[in-house]
Amino acid sequence: MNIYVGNTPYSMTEQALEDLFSQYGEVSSARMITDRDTGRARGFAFVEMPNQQEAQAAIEALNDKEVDGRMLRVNEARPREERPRRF
DNA sequence: GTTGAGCGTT
Repeated sequence: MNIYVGNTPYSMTEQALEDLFSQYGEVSSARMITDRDTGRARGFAFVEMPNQQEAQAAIEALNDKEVDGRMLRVNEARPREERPRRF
């Protein structure tokens, strides 16, 4: 299952993310999203968990979790959207 | 600071 993690503190790393989620189940990948052009953090991330019930448990456990003063937004991710090409 | 990319084409 794909999981979206929004409102992540800029201080959060992929490793921290994976570590967090793996407490609730198997994590197949964890990715912090950075701006493709600037390389800066965008303030959100995605985590993939192969086991759906573990994923649900992680979502419930980590949604609205306060990290570094910010309340994480955790829910099932939407599929990636096609974006307009750059000129 | 809230939904990822590629693209030297998908």
